[in-house]
Amino acid sequence: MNLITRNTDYAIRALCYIVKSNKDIVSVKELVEGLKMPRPFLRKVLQELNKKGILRSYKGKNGGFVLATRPENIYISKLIEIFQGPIKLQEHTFKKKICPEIKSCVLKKKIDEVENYTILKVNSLSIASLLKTGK
Amino acid sequence: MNLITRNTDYAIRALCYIVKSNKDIVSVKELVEGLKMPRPFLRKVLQELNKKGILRSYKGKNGGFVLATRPENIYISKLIEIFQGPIKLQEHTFKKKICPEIKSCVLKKKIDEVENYTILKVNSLSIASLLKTGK
DNA sequence: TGTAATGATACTATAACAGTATCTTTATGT
DNA sequence: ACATAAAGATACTGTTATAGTATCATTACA
Ligand code: FES
Ligand code: FES
Repeated sequence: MNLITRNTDYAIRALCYIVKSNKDIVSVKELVEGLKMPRPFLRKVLQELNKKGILRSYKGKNGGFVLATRPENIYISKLIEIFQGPIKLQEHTFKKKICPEIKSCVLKKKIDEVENYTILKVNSLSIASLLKTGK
Repeated sequence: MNLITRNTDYAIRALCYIVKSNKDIVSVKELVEGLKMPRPFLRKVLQELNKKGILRSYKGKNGGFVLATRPENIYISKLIEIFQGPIKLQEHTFKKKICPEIKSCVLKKKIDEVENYTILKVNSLSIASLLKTGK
């Protein structure tokens, strides 16, 4: 099981790269060279970040991407939500009720606790905080 | 994302059923009727539990399954391990190192914390403890 | 107006998960 | 003995999420 899928991971690393680069604008070309990712996949990821207002894109020659949100305000939780949807660790709440006593079920409660803990953790992490300790 | 997959879930509920039934031996037929699960899938699950020493099976007419381990000693963590392998929430440790600074990476550390918390939770739950509060 | 960039979108590949189908083996009741 | 009802073993199929590719349209600069 993977808490963070490939596209979210690429997003995180691309954003970190853009911040660290200290450039006015960063193109996909540069990102691919710097981060060794498959170009078309990364492009899709960046386009999504643009749509969601995390990045701002510029088309045409010398185009590329610029941060549209300050690194302190880009939370990992937000990125996960964009690429993977809301964090949830169990399905049986809305799928067919496979558990006989869904309200009192201890197992469900425990998993809810894990879920809350997970959300807490990813909420406490921003792109900025990743870079701070990374250097 | 699902912390507990269908086969693990079926295993949990089948084991609970067997304990609650208070019978000498329980057949797949009865389990299917009581729990409304697809018979061939449940059979596969039970066979696995037999192989792993959680259940003991009896072949032939009037055959079926019996608990081979006391409910207090059947941990959810064990069942997860049997059907889903060891609990891990990130892959990038052994897959190609996509993170530039894997040792100092804050993200990895946080996910490790979530992982440990998760393991703690499922280690604290046994079939017996599920039934205690379930009644 | 050519070119180098992104936007949009449809397609393909892979793997994990979920479930089925079929045949073999074993024990039991008659 | 033997029909029958159980589990064992194993191979196959369907479905979904993830990962990645391919193509064409649009835009802006020089
Ligand atoms: S709510 Fe699903 S097992 Fe209890
Ligand atoms: S170790 Fe994978 S993102 Fe840091």
